Amino acid sequence: MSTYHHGDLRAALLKGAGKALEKQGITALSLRDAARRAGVSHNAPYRHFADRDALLAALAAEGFRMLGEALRGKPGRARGEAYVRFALEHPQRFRLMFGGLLPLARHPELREAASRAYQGLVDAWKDMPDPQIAAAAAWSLVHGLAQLLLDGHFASQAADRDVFVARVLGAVRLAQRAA
Amino acid sequence: MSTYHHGDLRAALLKGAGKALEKQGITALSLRDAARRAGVSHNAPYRHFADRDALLAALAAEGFRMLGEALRGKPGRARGEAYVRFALEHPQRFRLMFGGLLPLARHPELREAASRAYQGLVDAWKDMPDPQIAAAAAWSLVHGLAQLLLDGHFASQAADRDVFVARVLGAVRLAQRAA
DNA sequence: ACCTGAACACCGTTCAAGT
DNA sequence: ACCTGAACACCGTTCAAGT
Repeated sequence: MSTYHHGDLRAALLKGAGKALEKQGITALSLRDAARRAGVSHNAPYRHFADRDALLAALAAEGFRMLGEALRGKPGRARGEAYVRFALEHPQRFRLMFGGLLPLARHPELREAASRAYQGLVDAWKDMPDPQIAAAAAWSLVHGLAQLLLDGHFASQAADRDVFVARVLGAVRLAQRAA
Repeated sequence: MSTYHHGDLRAALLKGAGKALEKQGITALSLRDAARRAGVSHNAPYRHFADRDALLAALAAEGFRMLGEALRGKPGRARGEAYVRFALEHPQRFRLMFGGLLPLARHPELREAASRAYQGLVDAWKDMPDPQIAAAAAWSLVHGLAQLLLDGHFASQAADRDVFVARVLGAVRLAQRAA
């Protein structure tokens, strides 16, 4: 037993990889680096993750749980602002979650975590005549805003980000009845 | 002169890389592969691109020009639908453009192409009291919708994608005056 | 079960050399 | 100027072997 470095190598790998992710970005995130951070051979991670994608998917699923947590209980526009804040506070995690490197179809754990986070959004619109559509519109708006802010497309206009976000979200009304 | 394979190696590299991009995705896109497709040594591309990122940036800039072209002249909601269609027709190109692998700050050519595409959107809202905010909201909405559709987050609801897109876009109204 | 080192086929990038 | 082959330091992944 003393030859085993970790009681929970899987958790140690995720922690190290999470650090590497935010510091260096997705591209620089390697299995070998995660193994190094955990103090094991470059091959040990394969006991816990089938391949590099499986590690990325686990990190992304963590991200969806973090996002769901950040949104929980927030009403109306505050929820949208919390969504944007999450993206800006965890830029690389957000990109990993939505960068399309991990097709949901191939990662059931990820699909599960994502739809759980999304469910909170749907519930908030359940009194509308068309809650699915309203929720999709609301999610699209805040997601697009977060992504474009992150990429710097609104840099020139967003001297004060919080004000800019509030104004954009405030400019939109969801119709009572879809066209 | 006969030892030179191409009158325009740069164009040949971009073309080959564009093909590899849509077929294999961003991760699989390598300078060495692009060189192979163009029939030159793995080192020749460095005469035209400083590094791999420069090639990616050139492909992304091409993408922004394609997007601007796809939106040109489209009125109102048709523009939003064209935006979503572009993303679905060129998924990997779209991800490259917005995946954050290429910070606009580090790639002026890219920033230029992007803001040119965005300008068309701003112009469409110039009669609103707050055109910058309205344009940002409209872009956020269609961008988020495109991205989430691409990722498969609306898969269960989007049996008929065109109808779904029309309903989501139709559910939103831009207020005459920002809050 | 869990971990290891060696090996294979890939990368991006640099360098010295050829025309 | 443009292109080449050799070399270096990285990868992901597989394999046979150790405890």
